[in-house]
Amino acid sequence: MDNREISQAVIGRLPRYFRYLGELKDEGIERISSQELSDIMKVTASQIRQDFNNFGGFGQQGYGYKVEYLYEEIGKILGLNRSHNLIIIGAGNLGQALANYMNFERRGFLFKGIFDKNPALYGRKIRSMEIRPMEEMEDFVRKNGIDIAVLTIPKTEAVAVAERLVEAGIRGIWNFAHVDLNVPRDVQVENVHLSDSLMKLTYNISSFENGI
Amino acid sequence: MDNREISQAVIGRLPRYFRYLGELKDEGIERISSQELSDIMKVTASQIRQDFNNFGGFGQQGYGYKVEYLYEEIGKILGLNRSHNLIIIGAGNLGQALANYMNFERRGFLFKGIFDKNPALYGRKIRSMEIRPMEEMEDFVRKNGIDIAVLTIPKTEAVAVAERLVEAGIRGIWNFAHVDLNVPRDVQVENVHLSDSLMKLTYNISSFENGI
DNA sequence: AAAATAATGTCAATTCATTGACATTCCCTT
DNA sequence: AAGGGAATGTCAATGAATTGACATTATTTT
Repeated sequence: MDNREISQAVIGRLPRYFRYLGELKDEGIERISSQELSDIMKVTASQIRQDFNNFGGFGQQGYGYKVEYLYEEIGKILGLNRSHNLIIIGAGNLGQALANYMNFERRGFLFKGIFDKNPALYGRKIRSMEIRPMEEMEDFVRKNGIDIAVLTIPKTEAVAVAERLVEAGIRGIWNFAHVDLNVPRDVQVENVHLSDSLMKLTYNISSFENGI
Repeated sequence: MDNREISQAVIGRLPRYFRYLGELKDEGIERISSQELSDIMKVTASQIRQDFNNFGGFGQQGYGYKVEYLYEEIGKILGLNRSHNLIIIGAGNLGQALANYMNFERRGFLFKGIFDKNPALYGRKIRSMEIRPMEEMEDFVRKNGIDIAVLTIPKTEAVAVAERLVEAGIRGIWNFAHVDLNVPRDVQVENVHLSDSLMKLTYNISSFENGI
Protein backbone atom coordinates (compact mmCIF):
# COMPACT_ATOMS: atom_id res chain seq x y z
CA MET A 1 0.00 0.00 0.00
CA ASP A 2 1.08 3.49 -0.79
CA ASN A 3 2.27 5.85 1.87
CA ARG A 4 1.32 9.26 0.59
CA GLU A 5 -1.72 10.79 2.18
CA ILE A 6 -5.11 10.28 0.59
CA SER A 7 -7.28 13.35 0.35
CA GLN A 8 -10.40 13.53 2.50
CA ALA A 9 -12.37 14.15 -0.68
CA VAL A 10 -11.54 10.60 -1.74
CA ILE A 11 -12.14 9.13 1.72
CA GLY A 12 -15.52 10.79 1.83
CA ARG A 13 -16.56 8.90 -1.30
CA LEU A 14 -15.40 5.46 -0.19
CA PRO A 15 -18.40 4.66 2.03
CA ARG A 16 -20.71 5.37 -0.86
CA TYR A 17 -18.77 3.04 -3.17
CA PHE A 18 -18.88 0.49 -0.40
CA ARG A 19 -22.63 0.79 -0.10
CA TYR A 20 -23.28 0.42 -3.82
CA LEU A 21 -20.89 -2.49 -4.14
CA GLY A 22 -22.59 -4.20 -1.21
CA GLU A 23 -25.91 -3.85 -2.97
CA LEU A 24 -24.49 -5.19 -6.23
CA LYS A 25 -22.99 -8.10 -4.36
CA ASP A 26 -26.34 -8.85 -2.72
CA GLU A 27 -27.93 -8.82 -6.15
CA GLY A 28 -25.48 -11.49 -7.19
CA ILE A 29 -23.62 -9.32 -9.69
CA GLU A 30 -20.05 -10.54 -10.01
CA ARG A 31 -18.32 -8.01 -12.16
CA ILE A 32 -18.71 -4.36 -13.07
CA SER A 33 -16.87 -1.79 -15.14
CA SER A 34 -16.17 1.75 -14.04
CA GLN A 35 -18.56 2.88 -16.77
CA GLU A 36 -21.42 0.77 -15.45
CA LEU A 37 -20.76 1.91 -11.91
CA SER A 38 -20.62 5.46 -13.21
CA ASP A 39 -24.11 5.11 -14.67
CA ILE A 40 -25.53 3.76 -11.44
CA MET A 41 -23.81 6.14 -9.04
CA LYS A 42 -23.94 9.26 -11.17
CA VAL A 43 -20.28 10.09 -10.90
CA THR A 44 -17.75 10.05 -13.72
CA ALA A 45 -16.05 6.78 -14.61
CA SER A 46 -12.79 8.67 -14.54
CA GLN A 47 -13.29 9.64 -10.95
CA ILE A 48 -14.06 6.07 -9.98
CA ARG A 49 -10.86 4.77 -11.55
CA GLN A 50 -8.84 7.63 -10.13
CA ASP A 51 -10.24 7.04 -6.66
CA PHE A 52 -9.50 3.32 -6.67
CA ASN A 53 -6.05 3.96 -7.97
CA ASN A 54 -5.19 5.89 -4.88
CA PHE A 55 -4.99 2.50 -3.26
CA GLY A 56 -3.21 0.71 -6.05
CA GLY A 57 -6.10 -0.27 -8.30
CA PHE A 58 -8.27 -3.30 -7.91
CA GLY A 59 -9.36 -3.97 -11.45
CA GLN A 60 -8.30 -6.07 -14.37
CA GLN A 61 -7.80 -4.40 -17.70
CA GLY A 62 -10.22 -5.46 -20.35
CA TYR A 63 -12.44 -7.02 -17.70
CA GLY A 64 -13.43 -4.52 -15.04
CA TYR A 65 -13.74 -5.02 -11.31
CA LYS A 66 -14.77 -8.11 -9.41
CA VAL A 67 -17.59 -6.83 -7.23
CA GLU A 68 -16.95 -8.99 -4.21
CA TYR A 69 -13.21 -8.46 -4.22
CA LEU A 70 -13.57 -4.72 -4.60
CA TYR A 71 -16.15 -4.66 -1.83
CA GLU A 72 -13.83 -6.52 0.49
CA GLU A 73 -10.88 -4.33 -0.31
CA ILE A 74 -12.72 -1.09 0.25
CA GLY A 75 -14.02 -2.53 3.50
CA LYS A 76 -10.46 -3.17 4.56
CA ILE A 77 -9.40 0.33 3.61
CA LEU A 78 -12.23 1.70 5.73
CA GLY A 79 -11.00 -0.34 8.65
CA LEU A 80 -14.03 -2.62 8.68
CA ASN A 81 -12.02 -5.82 8.63
CA ARG A 82 -11.62 -5.66 12.36
CA SER A 83 -14.09 -4.89 15.11
CA HIS A 84 -14.24 -1.67 17.09
CA ASN A 85 -15.32 -1.37 20.69
CA LEU A 86 -17.40 1.68 21.30
CA ILE A 87 -19.09 3.44 24.15
CA ILE A 88 -21.73 6.12 24.15
CA ILE A 89 -21.37 9.13 26.40
CA GLY A 90 -24.73 10.68 27.14
CA ALA A 91 -27.89 8.61 27.55
CA GLY A 92 -30.28 11.26 26.30
CA ASN A 93 -32.60 10.87 23.33
CA LEU A 94 -29.88 10.67 20.75
CA GLY A 95 -27.54 8.49 22.79
CA GLN A 96 -30.28 5.99 23.45
CA ALA A 97 -31.41 6.04 19.85
CA LEU A 98 -27.90 5.24 18.65
CA ALA A 99 -27.50 2.53 21.27
CA ASN A 100 -30.76 0.93 20.21
CA TYR A 101 -30.17 1.39 16.54
CA MET A 102 -26.87 -0.33 16.17
CA ASN A 103 -27.29 -1.71 12.77
CA PHE A 104 -23.65 -0.91 13.21
CA GLU A 105 -23.00 -4.23 14.93
CA ARG A 106 -23.15 -5.88 11.54
CA ARG A 107 -20.12 -3.84 10.54
CA GLY A 108 -18.15 -4.79 13.62
CA PHE A 109 -18.97 -1.85 15.85
CA LEU A 110 -19.48 -3.43 19.25
CA PHE A 111 -21.55 -1.47 21.72
CA LYS A 112 -19.77 -1.94 25.03
CA GLY A 113 -21.27 0.61 27.38
CA ILE A 114 -23.20 3.80 27.90
CA PHE A 115 -22.51 6.57 30.40
CA ASP A 116 -24.41 9.51 31.81
CA LYS A 117 -23.91 12.05 34.54
CA ASN A 118 -27.51 11.81 35.75
CA PRO A 119 -27.67 9.48 38.80
CA ALA A 120 -31.38 8.89 38.16
CA LEU A 121 -30.38 6.87 35.11
CA TYR A 122 -27.70 4.70 36.69
CA GLY A 123 -28.50 1.05 36.41
CA ARG A 124 -31.29 1.57 33.93
CA LYS A 125 -30.75 -0.78 31.02
CA ILE A 126 -30.38 -0.14 27.34
CA ARG A 127 -29.95 -3.22 25.24
CA SER A 128 -29.08 -5.20 28.36
CA MET A 129 -26.38 -2.67 29.16
CA GLU A 130 -26.78 -0.63 32.27
CA ILE A 131 -26.13 3.09 32.23
CA ARG A 132 -22.95 3.87 34.11
CA PRO A 133 -21.79 6.98 35.94
CA MET A 134 -19.33 9.26 34.19
CA GLU A 135 -16.78 8.69 36.93
CA GLU A 136 -16.21 5.16 35.68
CA MET A 137 -15.58 6.22 32.10
CA GLU A 138 -11.79 6.41 31.99
CA ASP A 139 -11.33 3.12 33.80
CA PHE A 140 -13.82 1.45 31.52
CA VAL A 141 -12.05 2.71 28.42
CA ARG A 142 -8.73 1.37 29.62
CA LYS A 143 -9.96 -1.98 30.84
CA ASN A 144 -12.18 -2.83 27.89
CA GLY A 145 -10.00 -1.67 25.03
CA ILE A 146 -12.46 0.95 23.85
CA ASP A 147 -11.50 2.48 20.51
CA ILE A 148 -14.33 4.85 19.86
CA ALA A 149 -16.43 7.13 22.03
CA VAL A 150 -19.70 8.52 20.75
CA LEU A 151 -20.36 11.94 22.26
CA THR A 152 -24.04 12.73 22.64
CA ILE A 153 -23.81 15.26 25.42
CA PRO A 154 -24.39 19.03 25.52
CA LYS A 155 -21.67 21.17 24.00
CA THR A 156 -20.95 22.74 27.37
CA GLU A 157 -19.62 19.41 28.62
CA ALA A 158 -18.20 17.94 25.45
CA VAL A 159 -14.80 19.62 25.45
CA ALA A 160 -13.93 18.53 28.99
CA VAL A 161 -15.20 14.99 28.43
CA ALA A 162 -13.21 14.72 25.21
CA GLU A 163 -10.08 15.67 27.10
CA ARG A 164 -10.72 12.93 29.63
CA LEU A 165 -11.27 10.41 26.84
CA VAL A 166 -8.04 11.40 25.17
CA GLU A 167 -6.26 11.03 28.46
CA ALA A 168 -7.72 7.55 28.82
CA GLY A 169 -6.34 6.56 25.43
CA ILE A 170 -9.35 6.72 23.13
CA ARG A 171 -8.53 6.45 19.39
CA GLY A 172 -11.55 8.11 17.84
CA ILE A 173 -14.43 10.35 18.82
CA TRP A 174 -17.71 10.42 16.96
CA ASN A 175 -18.86 13.84 18.00
CA PHE A 176 -22.53 14.80 17.97
CA ALA A 177 -21.99 17.75 20.31
CA HIS A 178 -22.27 21.10 18.61
CA VAL A 179 -18.78 22.23 19.34
CA ASP A 180 -15.33 21.77 17.84
CA LEU A 181 -13.10 19.48 19.84
CA ASN A 182 -9.41 20.06 20.18
CA VAL A 183 -7.52 16.80 20.41
CA PRO A 184 -3.97 15.63 19.68
CA ARG A 185 -3.16 14.43 16.20
CA ASP A 186 -3.23 10.77 17.17
CA VAL A 187 -6.91 10.95 18.07
CA GLN A 188 -9.39 11.15 15.23
CA VAL A 189 -12.58 13.18 15.42
CA GLU A 190 -15.54 12.85 13.12
CA ASN A 191 -18.19 15.48 13.63
CA VAL A 192 -21.89 15.05 13.03
CA HIS A 193 -23.28 18.53 13.41
CA LEU A 194 -26.96 17.94 12.78
CA SER A 195 -28.00 21.56 12.97
CA ASP A 196 -25.32 22.52 10.46
CA SER A 197 -26.74 19.95 8.12
CA LEU A 198 -30.25 21.29 8.60
CA MET A 199 -29.04 24.82 7.87
CA LYS A 200 -27.47 23.71 4.63
CA LEU A 201 -30.86 22.33 3.71
CA THR A 202 -32.67 25.59 4.46
CA TYR A 203 -30.01 27.53 2.58
CA ASN A 204 -30.62 25.42 -0.49
CA ILE A 205 -34.37 25.71 -0.16
CA SER A 206 -34.24 29.50 0.20
CA SER A 207 -31.64 29.90 -2.47
CA PHE A 208 -33.71 27.92 -4.91
CA GLU A 209 -36.85 29.88 -4.12
CA ASN A 210 -35.08 33.21 -4.45
CA GLY A 211 -34.30 32.05 -7.94
CA ILE A 212 -31.08 30.82 -9.36
CA MET B 1 -27.67 40.13 -3.62
CA ASP B 2 -25.65 38.44 -6.27
CA ASN B 3 -27.15 35.95 -8.63
CA ARG B 4 -24.29 33.65 -9.53
CA GLU B 5 -24.27 30.32 -7.80
CA ILE B 6 -22.39 29.93 -4.54
CA SER B 7 -20.31 26.79 -4.24
CA GLN B 8 -21.40 24.14 -1.76
CA ALA B 9 -17.93 24.37 -0.23
CA VAL B 10 -18.78 27.88 0.89
CA ILE B 11 -22.32 26.97 2.01
CA GLY B 12 -20.90 24.15 4.07
CA ARG B 13 -18.82 26.61 6.06
CA LEU B 14 -21.57 29.12 6.77
CA PRO B 15 -23.19 27.23 9.67
CA ARG B 16 -19.86 27.10 11.42
CA TYR B 17 -19.35 30.84 11.03
CA PHE B 18 -22.87 31.28 12.30
CA ARG B 19 -22.16 29.20 15.36
CA TYR B 20 -18.96 31.03 16.29
CA LEU B 21 -20.54 34.42 15.71
CA GLY B 22 -23.46 33.42 17.92
CA GLU B 23 -21.04 32.53 20.67
CA LEU B 24 -19.13 35.79 20.27
CA LYS B 25 -22.39 37.67 20.39
CA ASP B 26 -23.39 35.88 23.59
CA GLU B 27 -20.07 36.84 25.09
CA GLY B 28 -20.90 40.45 24.37
CA ILE B 29 -18.20 40.94 21.78
CA GLU B 30 -19.25 43.63 19.34
CA ARG B 31 -16.63 43.64 16.63
CA ILE B 32 -14.14 41.23 15.16
CA SER B 33 -11.58 41.22 12.37
CA SER B 34 -11.09 38.40 9.91
CA GLN B 35 -7.70 37.82 11.52
CA GLU B 36 -9.15 37.39 15.00
CA LEU B 37 -11.86 35.08 13.69
CA SER B 38 -9.17 33.19 11.82
CA ASP B 39 -7.28 32.58 15.07
CA ILE B 40 -10.37 31.31 16.84
CA MET B 41 -11.76 29.16 14.04
CA LYS B 42 -8.49 27.87 12.66
CA VAL B 43 -9.15 28.80 9.08
CA THR B 44 -7.29 31.39 7.04
CA ALA B 45 -8.37 35.01 7.27
CA SER B 46 -8.28 35.08 3.51
CA GLN B 47 -10.86 32.36 3.30
CA ILE B 48 -13.14 34.15 5.72
CA ARG B 49 -13.07 37.36 3.70
CA GLN B 50 -13.45 35.48 0.45
CA ASP B 51 -16.42 33.56 1.81
CA PHE B 52 -18.25 36.63 3.06
CA ASN B 53 -17.60 38.42 -0.17
CA ASN B 54 -19.58 35.85 -2.04
CA PHE B 55 -22.56 37.63 -0.56
CA GLY B 56 -21.33 41.15 -1.05
CA GLY B 57 -19.19 41.67 2.02
CA PHE B 58 -20.40 42.70 5.43
CA GLY B 59 -17.41 44.45 6.88
CA GLN B 60 -16.01 47.93 7.16
CA GLN B 61 -12.49 48.53 6.00
CA GLY B 62 -10.14 49.52 8.76
CA TYR B 63 -12.66 48.38 11.35
CA GLY B 64 -13.64 44.78 10.81
CA TYR B 65 -17.04 43.14 11.14
CA LYS B 66 -19.86 43.98 13.52
CA VAL B 67 -20.54 40.65 15.20
CA GLU B 68 -24.28 41.03 15.62
CA TYR B 69 -24.85 42.37 12.12
CA LEU B 70 -22.75 39.63 10.55
CA TYR B 71 -24.55 37.02 12.63
CA GLU B 72 -27.92 38.28 11.49
CA GLU B 73 -26.89 38.43 7.85
CA ILE B 74 -25.51 34.94 7.77
CA GLY B 75 -28.69 33.77 9.49
CA LYS B 76 -30.68 35.33 6.68
CA ILE B 77 -28.52 33.73 4.04
CA LEU B 78 -29.10 30.37 5.69
CA GLY B 79 -32.83 30.93 5.54
CA LEU B 80 -33.20 31.21 9.30
CA ASN B 81 -35.07 34.49 9.20
CA ARG B 82 -38.28 32.66 8.60
CA SER B 83 -39.75 29.58 10.18
CA HIS B 84 -39.97 26.16 8.61
CA ASN B 85 -42.68 23.62 9.22
CA LEU B 86 -41.35 20.13 9.43
CA ILE B 87 -42.64 16.62 9.87
CA ILE B 88 -40.83 13.45 10.79
CA ILE B 89 -41.45 10.28 8.85
CA GLY B 90 -40.64 7.22 10.91
CA ALA B 91 -41.23 7.10 14.67
CA GLY B 92 -38.40 4.70 15.45
CA ASN B 93 -35.53 5.44 17.80
CA LEU B 94 -34.01 8.12 15.67
CA GLY B 95 -37.28 9.75 14.66
CA GLN B 96 -38.39 9.99 18.26
CA ALA B 97 -35.01 11.26 19.38
CA LEU B 98 -35.12 14.05 16.81
CA ALA B 99 -38.72 14.89 17.72
CA ASN B 100 -37.81 15.12 21.38
CA TYR B 101 -34.58 16.91 20.80
CA MET B 102 -35.76 19.85 18.84
CA ASN B 103 -33.38 22.41 20.05
CA PHE B 104 -34.21 23.25 16.49
CA GLU B 105 -37.36 25.12 17.55
CA ARG B 106 -35.14 27.98 18.66
CA ARG B 107 -34.02 28.35 15.07
CA GLY B 108 -37.55 28.41 13.73
CA PHE B 109 -37.95 24.75 12.82
CA LEU B 110 -41.48 23.96 13.91
CA PHE B 111 -42.25 20.32 14.59
CA LYS B 112 -45.70 19.80 13.14
CA GLY B 113 -46.23 16.06 13.03
CA ILE B 114 -44.79 12.58 13.06
CA PHE B 115 -45.83 9.61 10.95
CA ASP B 116 -45.27 5.89 11.03
CA LYS B 117 -46.59 2.86 9.20
CA ASN B 118 -46.93 0.78 12.36
CA PRO B 119 -50.56 0.87 13.56
CA ALA B 120 -49.47 -0.07 17.06
CA LEU B 121 -48.00 3.41 17.37
CA TYR B 122 -50.96 5.42 16.08
CA GLY B 123 -52.21 7.87 18.65
CA ARG B 124 -49.22 7.47 20.90
CA LYS B 125 -47.91 10.90 21.75
CA ILE B 126 -44.51 12.47 21.28
CA ARG B 127 -44.23 15.99 22.57
CA SER B 128 -48.00 16.23 22.69
CA MET B 129 -48.12 15.23 19.03
CA GLU B 130 -49.79 11.97 18.20
CA ILE B 131 -48.20 9.58 15.76
CA ARG B 132 -50.16 9.50 12.53
CA PRO B 133 -50.56 6.82 9.88
CA MET B 134 -48.57 7.17 6.68
CA GLU B 135 -51.76 7.37 4.64
CA GLU B 136 -52.42 10.85 6.01
CA MET B 137 -49.00 12.15 5.08
CA GLU B 138 -49.67 13.82 1.73
CA ASP B 139 -52.83 15.50 2.92
CA PHE B 140 -51.07 16.74 6.02
CA VAL B 141 -48.22 18.21 3.99
CA ARG B 142 -50.61 20.08 1.75
CA LYS B 143 -52.92 21.37 4.44
CA ASN B 144 -50.26 22.47 6.91
CA GLY B 145 -47.76 24.07 4.59
CA ILE B 146 -45.00 21.62 5.44
CA ASP B 147 -41.63 22.63 3.98
CA ILE B 148 -39.37 19.94 5.26
CA ALA B 149 -39.72 16.20 5.81
CA VAL B 150 -37.26 14.33 7.98
CA LEU B 151 -36.84 10.78 6.75
CA THR B 152 -35.97 8.32 9.50
CA ILE B 153 -37.27 5.17 7.88
CA PRO B 154 -35.51 2.10 6.49
CA LYS B 155 -33.85 2.55 3.13
CA THR B 156 -36.19 0.02 1.57
CA GLU B 157 -39.07 2.43 2.05
CA ALA B 158 -37.33 5.76 1.71
CA VAL B 159 -37.32 6.06 -2.06
CA ALA B 160 -41.06 5.48 -2.42
CA VAL B 161 -41.91 7.77 0.48
CA ALA B 162 -39.70 10.50 -0.95
CA GLU B 163 -41.60 10.29 -4.21
CA ARG B 164 -44.88 10.71 -2.39
CA LEU B 165 -43.53 13.72 -0.51
CA VAL B 166 -42.34 15.31 -3.72
CA GLU B 167 -45.74 14.74 -5.23
CA ALA B 168 -47.31 16.44 -2.21
CA GLY B 169 -45.15 19.50 -2.76
CA ILE B 170 -42.41 19.19 -0.14
CA ARG B 171 -39.52 21.64 -0.54
CA GLY B 172 -36.75 19.84 1.29
CA ILE B 173 -35.92 16.38 2.60
CA TRP B 174 -33.56 15.77 5.48
CA ASN B 175 -32.64 12.22 4.68
CA PHE B 176 -31.36 9.86 7.36
CA ALA B 177 -32.15 6.76 5.31
CA HIS B 178 -29.09 5.04 3.93
CA VAL B 179 -29.98 5.43 0.30
CA ASP B 180 -29.66 8.09 -2.37
CA LEU B 181 -32.93 9.78 -3.22
CA ASN B 182 -33.79 10.88 -6.68
CA VAL B 183 -35.90 14.00 -6.70
CA PRO B 184 -36.58 16.84 -9.11
CA ARG B 185 -34.33 19.86 -9.04
CA ASP B 186 -36.81 22.02 -7.19
CA VAL B 187 -36.68 19.76 -4.15
CA GLN B 188 -33.59 19.92 -1.98
CA VAL B 189 -32.11 16.87 -0.28
CA GLU B 190 -29.63 16.93 2.55
CA ASN B 191 -28.27 13.54 3.47
CA VAL B 192 -27.13 12.46 6.90
CA HIS B 193 -25.55 9.09 6.32
CA LEU B 194 -24.48 8.16 9.82
CA SER B 195 -22.76 4.95 8.89
CA ASP B 196 -20.75 6.74 6.21
CA SER B 197 -19.59 9.15 8.84
CA LEU B 198 -18.62 6.33 11.16
CA MET B 199 -16.65 4.67 8.37
CA LYS B 200 -14.71 7.84 7.73
CA LEU B 201 -13.80 7.76 11.39
CA THR B 202 -12.55 4.19 11.26
CA TYR B 203 -10.63 4.93 8.09
CA ASN B 204 -8.83 7.75 9.81
CA ILE B 205 -8.15 5.65 12.88
CA SER B 206 -6.75 2.76 10.83
CA SER B 207 -4.85 5.03 8.51
CA PHE B 208 -3.20 6.75 11.41
CA GLU B 209 -2.28 3.47 13.07
CA ASN B 210 -0.87 2.01 9.88
CA GLY B 211 1.43 4.96 9.97
CA ILE B 212 1.43 8.09 7.94
C1' DA C 1 -8.26 68.60 9.67
C1' DA C 2 -4.69 65.76 8.31
C1' DA C 3 -1.85 61.83 8.87
C1' DA C 4 -1.33 57.31 10.45
C1' DT C 5 -3.22 52.98 11.20
C1' DA C 6 -5.98 49.04 10.45
C1' DA C 7 -8.49 45.75 8.03
C1' DT C 8 -11.51 45.00 4.22
C1' DG C 9 -12.41 43.76 -0.63
C1' DT C 10 -10.34 41.96 -4.56
C1' DC C 11 -7.04 40.30 -7.85
C1' DA C 12 -3.44 37.10 -8.94
C1' DA C 13 -0.95 32.93 -7.85
C1' DT C 14 -0.97 28.62 -6.24
C1' DT C 15 -2.64 24.38 -4.88
C1' DC C 16 -5.94 20.78 -5.11
C1' DA C 17 -9.63 18.07 -7.41
C1' DT C 18 -11.91 16.50 -11.41
C1' DT C 19 -12.30 15.30 -16.04
C1' DG C 20 -10.71 13.70 -20.48
C1' DA C 21 -7.77 11.01 -23.46
C1' DC C 22 -5.18 7.15 -24.64
C1' DA C 23 -1.56 3.68 -24.43
C1' DT C 24 -1.23 -0.60 -22.13
C1' DT C 25 -2.75 -4.80 -20.55
C1' DC C 26 -5.59 -8.51 -19.96
C1' DC C 27 -9.49 -11.31 -21.21
C1' DC C 28 -12.02 -13.86 -24.52
C1' DT C 29 -13.02 -15.70 -28.85
C1' DT C 30 -11.78 -18.01 -32.97
C1' DA D 1 -1.96 -19.89 -30.17
C1' DA D 2 -2.87 -15.59 -31.92
C1' DG D 3 -5.55 -11.58 -32.65
C1' DG D 4 -9.31 -8.49 -31.53
C1' DG D 5 -11.85 -6.07 -28.22
C1' DA D 6 -12.66 -4.06 -23.86
C1' DA D 7 -11.65 -1.56 -19.88
C1' DT D 8 -8.12 -0.40 -16.70
C1' DG D 9 -4.32 2.55 -15.05
C1' DT D 10 -2.19 6.77 -15.80
C1' DC D 11 -0.86 11.14 -17.66
C1' DA D 12 -2.14 15.64 -19.14
C1' DA D 13 -5.53 19.31 -19.24
C1' DT D 14 -8.95 21.63 -17.25
C1' DG D 15 -11.56 23.55 -13.60
C1' DA D 16 -12.41 24.72 -8.76
C1' DA D 17 -10.94 26.10 -4.25
C1' DT D 18 -7.67 28.16 -1.32
C1' DT D 19 -4.10 31.17 -0.18
C1' DG D 20 -1.28 35.28 -0.55
C1' DA D 21 -0.57 40.07 -1.59
C1' DC D 22 -1.84 44.66 -1.78
C1' DA D 23 -4.40 48.77 -3.11
C1' DT D 24 -8.29 50.97 -1.20
C1' DT D 25 -11.07 52.87 2.18
C1' DA D 26 -12.74 53.65 6.62
C1' DT D 27 -11.50 54.65 11.35
C1' DT D 28 -8.80 56.62 14.90
C1' DT D 29 -5.38 59.51 16.73
C1' DT D 30 -2.74 63.66 16.97
